[in-house]
Amino acid sequence: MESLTVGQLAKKAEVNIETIRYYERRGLIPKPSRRESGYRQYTQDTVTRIQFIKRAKELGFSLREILELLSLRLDPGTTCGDVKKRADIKIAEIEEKIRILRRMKRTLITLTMECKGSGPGRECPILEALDSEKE
Amino acid sequence: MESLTVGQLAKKAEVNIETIRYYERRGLIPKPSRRESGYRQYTQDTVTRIQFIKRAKELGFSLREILELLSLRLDPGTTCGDVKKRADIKIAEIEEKIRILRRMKRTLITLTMECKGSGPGRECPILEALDSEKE
DNA sequence: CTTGACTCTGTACTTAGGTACAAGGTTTAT
DNA sequence: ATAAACCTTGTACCTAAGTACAGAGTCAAG
Repeated sequence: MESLTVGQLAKKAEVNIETIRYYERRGLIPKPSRRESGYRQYTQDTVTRIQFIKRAKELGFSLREILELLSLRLDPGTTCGDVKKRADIKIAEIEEKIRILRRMKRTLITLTMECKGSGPGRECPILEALDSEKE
Repeated sequence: MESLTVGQLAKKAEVNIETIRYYERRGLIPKPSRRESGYRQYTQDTVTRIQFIKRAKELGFSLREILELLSLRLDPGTTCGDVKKRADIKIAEIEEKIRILRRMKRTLITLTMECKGSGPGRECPILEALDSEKE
């Protein structure tokens, strides 16, 4: 398998070149070997690694958390249960976010139902509620 | 009613002093009158205004959007319906966020169910899924 | 009348996750 | 052999919503 330049890697993994160098600085991808000229040389592994990062991001993990997942994997003392624990925490966090959003939505719906949609803006029950609603 | 210094306003409205000056820069609160010394002089109105901002923030509006709401209110051509429209857009945005979070949660739950919680981290189905899961 | 608490402006820093140069060196295709 | 396209480093910039000074001026209590 041929090695990849940073540009080829970027294209394959569908990320920006600068993002790759940023991930390298953050320690999310290993420092690659270099050619004589200093050009970075990547293997296919790094494509996989970047895909890992992208998927974990989609699941709501921050780069910091992804770094933790990656180091969990390297640590031979890590069990599958350690990973599961992170996932469970993340699920709970997601649930909390959903709860907050639902509360926001309920309030907004209540407000819009009170609003007849006509009449001057100054008397809009939505704006009035924002002014004076307690608790 | 006595006028308030910026510090007293901060205490009453329960925000940081710097936040007040920041809101002033952003045009979210009107520029207050000043004493001879240059000290800002606020009225009770500004407490109300800051509470408006805080509540709107809780409902998921950004400061930029709050600024729009506030200027809607000032514009005599604005109808209640204009405000309702913003609220409806925000409701739709919240619903979209909830959908994304639910999708994330479902995927995570599926993964954790496959994970027996024992065994080495390297063979964890969660990590494997992040490596190789397609689409 | 001094001391401590407050306020002023302006600027820089923060977090997160990047993106965008500039100035120079390398590779590749013609 | 030369031009286009690529790569290097380092630094600065971006959004959002603030927070944290520094250095100077002001106010209130004792």
